Amino acid sequence: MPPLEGAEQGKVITRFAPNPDGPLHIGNIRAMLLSHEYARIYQGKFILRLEDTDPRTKKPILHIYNDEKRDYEYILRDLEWFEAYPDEIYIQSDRLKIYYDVARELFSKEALYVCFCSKEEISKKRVAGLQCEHRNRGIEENLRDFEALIQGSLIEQQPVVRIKTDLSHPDPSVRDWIAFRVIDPVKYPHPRISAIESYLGHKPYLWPTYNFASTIDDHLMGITHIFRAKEHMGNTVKQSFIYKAMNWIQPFTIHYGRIKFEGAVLSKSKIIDGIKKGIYEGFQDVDLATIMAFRMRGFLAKSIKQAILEMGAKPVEAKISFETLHAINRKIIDPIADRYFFVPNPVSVKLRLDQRVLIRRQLHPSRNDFFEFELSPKNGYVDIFLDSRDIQDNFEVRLIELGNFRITRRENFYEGILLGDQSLEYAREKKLRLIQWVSEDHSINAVVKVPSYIFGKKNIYGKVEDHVKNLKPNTFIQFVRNFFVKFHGIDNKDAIFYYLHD
RNA sequence: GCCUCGGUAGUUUAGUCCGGAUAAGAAUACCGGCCUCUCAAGCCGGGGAUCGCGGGUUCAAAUCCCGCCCGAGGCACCA
Repeated sequence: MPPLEGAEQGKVITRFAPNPDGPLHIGNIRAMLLSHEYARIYQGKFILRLEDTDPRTKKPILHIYNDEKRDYEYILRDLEWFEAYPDEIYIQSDRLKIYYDVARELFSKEALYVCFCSKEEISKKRVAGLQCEHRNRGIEENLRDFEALIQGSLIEQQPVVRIKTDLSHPDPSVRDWIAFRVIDPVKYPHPRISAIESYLGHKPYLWPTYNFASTIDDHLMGITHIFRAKEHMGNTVKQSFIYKAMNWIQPFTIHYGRIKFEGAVLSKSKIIDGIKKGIYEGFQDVDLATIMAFRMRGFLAKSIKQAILEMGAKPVEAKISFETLHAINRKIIDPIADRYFFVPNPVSVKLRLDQRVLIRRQLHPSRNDFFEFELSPKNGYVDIFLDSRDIQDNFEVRLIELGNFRITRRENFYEGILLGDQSLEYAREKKLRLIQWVSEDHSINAVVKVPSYIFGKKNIYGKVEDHVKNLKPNTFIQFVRNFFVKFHGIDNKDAIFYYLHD
């Protein structure tokens, strides 16, 4: 991690400020990881701030898990998964009075005004760089209207509170941007409305915009360094007008580019829509780029952290490298993941055997752990499954830890016959393919949930050795020659797995 | 259209502010070898970047200046 500009040991305060209108995803986790990491490096403070000031267009989601004890706990759980424990937690909807107070001060400095212009009117004026008649009203008049707005009067006129900036600023959106707007609490009730009402003494009508609330909080919370995506660059300019008016020092701001994600869905509206339509199983669906989904699939938090932190913080778009993420995760998982045989596209094959065979399967190539089971022929045959892609007609093959066979197509089945030489050396010499297999008696159905952008389908079906029934849920294993998976559990006698990576 | 930011191996990235220290370091991917009852991992070795293009300043430029090209973002009563 490169050093932080203007950072002093013990004095760095960073914040992660998501909108709790959905669970965290791989995109916003970057700000979180950078903020947390730098706070720890400099032994400073890391603050979590929930920015829920728009019940109209960004309706907050209060809970996702059904055992949450506090509001927006699902966000905190995502942070805790990364071991990013916040030193302080704030919710902006608890702080309306604070924003009102700062606003009163700004009114008295003649930096704010209540504006009754319609959207159309103001946009015309803005483009022309003209001011409206409300801009130069007196302090008392403005304050009187402001108090009325807080109480919910005057709202039918749809007024807003604007901050005086530079009417000739090249970016028109900077010109007298909106600090507060009225949101109808009946039409758009905030999910925390009762908590808000109880400290406010009435329903909330007047809500600060992001730029206002965020700036006030950044200052009041003593934030020294802000990490934000580069789409916020314009906001840094807008916010500078509050710092100037209040005579506050603006924190150092580091802008980074958006993370581009091939395949996985990141858009909150698409996610919520997809869940409603049943396209996704929930926020943890494997097709989504939510942290919940990554966790479900079995990625380790430290792998994601490393991959993202290695990208640095340049203000350009960065494609997250799946290759790198997989490689990092694989290095951690590989030594602990036991190997099991998994046969997708299973085709039944009858092995001609005249006596029982004890099979000893090594669980991991670098460890001497085994499990054993016995193959007992019935009517001279043992039924096994092979991957249809491994089967040709009339060919020799080494079935791993079983023996060398010649497989031949019969009228309505495949038959496997033991070769004279059963040695591994023979298989190596003849360059036989070493393939995995499962026996009918010692296997169960397996379902692997896999993101649809990997194989083009969401579920892979096959047969897996029934020894997996002994595994604890959330155990990492490798399907030999296929890919790594996370064992999720047994559902109705079928083993459920989540695809991780190859 | 206007404004802002970026462009270093296939990919991600260090170095750019304060020009020179091995004529560019790392990770991942790729190629070869060893090992292995996985075409993985591990170990050993290897190739790969005229630092977007053109010009200028300088004894010396990825680093400074100018022009161009390409990419991304912003231009909300969203965060």
